[in-house]
Amino acid sequence: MAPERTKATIFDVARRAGVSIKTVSRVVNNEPNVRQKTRDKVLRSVRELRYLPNAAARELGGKRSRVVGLIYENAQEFSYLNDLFNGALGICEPAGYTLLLRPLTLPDPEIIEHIRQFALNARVEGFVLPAPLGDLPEVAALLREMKIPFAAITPREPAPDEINILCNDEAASFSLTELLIDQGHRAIGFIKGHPDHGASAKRFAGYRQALKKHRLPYSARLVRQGYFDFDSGQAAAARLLDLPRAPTAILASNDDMAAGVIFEARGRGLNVPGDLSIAGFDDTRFSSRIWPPLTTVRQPIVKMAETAAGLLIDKLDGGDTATPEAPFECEVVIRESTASLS
Amino acid sequence: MAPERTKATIFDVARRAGVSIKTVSRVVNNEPNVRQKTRDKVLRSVRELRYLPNAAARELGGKRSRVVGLIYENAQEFSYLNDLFNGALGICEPAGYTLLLRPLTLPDPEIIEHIRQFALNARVEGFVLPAPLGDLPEVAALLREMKIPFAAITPREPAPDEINILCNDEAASFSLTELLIDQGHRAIGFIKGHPDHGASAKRFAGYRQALKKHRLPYSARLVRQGYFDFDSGQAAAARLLDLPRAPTAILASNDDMAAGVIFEARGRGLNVPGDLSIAGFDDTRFSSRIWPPLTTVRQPIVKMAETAAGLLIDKLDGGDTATPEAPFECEVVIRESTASLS
DNA sequence: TCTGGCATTGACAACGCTGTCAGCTTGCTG
DNA sequence: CAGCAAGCTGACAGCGTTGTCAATGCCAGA
Repeated sequence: MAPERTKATIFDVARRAGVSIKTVSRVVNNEPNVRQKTRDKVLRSVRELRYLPNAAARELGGKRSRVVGLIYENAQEFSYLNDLFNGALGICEPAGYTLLLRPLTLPDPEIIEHIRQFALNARVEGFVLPAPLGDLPEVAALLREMKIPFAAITPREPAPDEINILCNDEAASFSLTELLIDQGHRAIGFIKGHPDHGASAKRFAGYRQALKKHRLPYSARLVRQGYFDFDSGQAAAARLLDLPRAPTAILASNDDMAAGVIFEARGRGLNVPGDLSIAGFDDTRFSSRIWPPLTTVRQPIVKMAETAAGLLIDKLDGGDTATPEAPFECEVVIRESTASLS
Repeated sequence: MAPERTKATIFDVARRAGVSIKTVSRVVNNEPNVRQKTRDKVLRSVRELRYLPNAAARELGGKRSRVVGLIYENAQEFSYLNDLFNGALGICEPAGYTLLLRPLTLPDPEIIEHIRQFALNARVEGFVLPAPLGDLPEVAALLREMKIPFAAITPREPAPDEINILCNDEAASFSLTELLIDQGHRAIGFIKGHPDHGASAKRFAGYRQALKKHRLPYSARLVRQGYFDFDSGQAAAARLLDLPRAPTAILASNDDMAAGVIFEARGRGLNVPGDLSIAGFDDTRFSSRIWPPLTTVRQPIVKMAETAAGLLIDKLDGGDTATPEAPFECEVVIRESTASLS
């Protein structure tokens, strides 16, 4: 059958089914109080006419835009963003929601105004806030003021009354450190992540716990501050490798920094992992494509994004209060950048 | 001033300015036939009330959704997508348009249906089609049937009557090959890109032209088919390096494949660029972050996306016919993966 | 001064849905 | 079998714009 020239409206469906438009509306919106027989009649009519509710009219009449916004830091790792978007989109689309992206360049002194404009312009009903946006108190305050619910992904501390998607970074960091210890490493360098990210502190905590469990001394010498970018990783590695008793393994709080460490090591003619074991976090696209492939930790980002979007939509659809989710499990991915101390 | 509790409507603006709502509508939409004095009065009122037209009502009344769709292949390089999106968004947002993303997993036997659904659901008025989507005849046919204009970015062959954004891949490939020749290389391997991408043929053509100009023999032995992904690059490199008289330089049609070549070379204990020079295309995020940093070609993707979105919006706004744009210039970025033959 | 014609403005009906509320059916209960 | 509550359905008024078309203002030329 050729596609209809003019799109069917709710009136066409109603006429064909022999009911009122209001009944069609009820069926389409899955509202109660429609007899099963009537419902079936309407649904058949909907199918036959390929009826698609007009979103603009829906919004105008009903005050609901069905738009979910995803604001993110523009500097984020692309593969992370991609997973985030794909996960959220996979939930939003079938649910009849539109997912709108809005990059933000941090730090941004006008962040509040930017988000407010975006929310107003796009009539956003709910936000997905990946780290580090879920950690900015002014953002949370704005959204609360505008009465827009949000789902924060890996915030430093869960916002009360909002949806929080967590993952056990700490445990993963613990396992990764333990792996290096098991391989015989004793001097293990650590490069911290950006202090604005909630994950940074957790990853560092896992490292310290592992040392403690194995009764290895903690040394501040072996810990450097990084900022999640390649350059800061490289710089931190340079300082660690300049140390009199340099570490035989370096744990970077993300893959970008780990790549910087590899870069620095190679520049010094060091053999990885022969002379230096290196591990990262996040399992980004290129962590398996550099030489040597990187041992790292994979977060189930797609699933986390799906859950975030799903719970948010439940909330917007007036569902029950958000279930406190158990934290998601990270997975240690062992590749060739780490090896036993020979 | 505290933000208004209830949003101002066109009526509020009209009352305050002492005109009819229709006049406000004219001013807001920049229509002609409004006296300058009236226009000023209305604009002042708009500012004072922070009036923002309700998009849903606008669409319902006027049939215009102001939505631009960006469909892309999900497997695309993320940094490419990111540039694409940022460029297009930077134009759409100020122009009052909403930019909607839709990933597609190719090959997709139901691609037509997917795009149709997306266009219908999201009420897309115009599409931005990055490669290789602009090359699929069925997609172009569908959009023409639905009377949705589009802007194709680097299509194999420009679609007549549509907007086409081109860049001179061929010239860039020529320069890159010439660079290697100047460095003394005589046996230069080439790894072709995915045959579905228009750019692949152009990059190959540039390679051949450079050989010709410098009177170097073309040898099919030195050319392998790749598919733009890391693995195919690695596989092609393996075959080239197994050759009796192996090339001293390899040109891969994109960076992912070039990364595969580096990976393979390292695996064989070859020194890059000492034993083998390697170059790629696209200047992706990690091309400067692997060891050694990759010599490559950078496309001005952000600008290309801006131009695509800009011309598309002009067309949607009923502007004059699309100007045939001069192709954008690519830039050769010389890094450390290539060196003179010693 | 009058008239035609164009520039400017406004009244009002769509647009396609949802919310409200009233009315009609059922199925029970007493 | 009346009476009543709960279940079901429909009529109709918005929602905030734009499109249409008629009305008015204004100016040049007769």
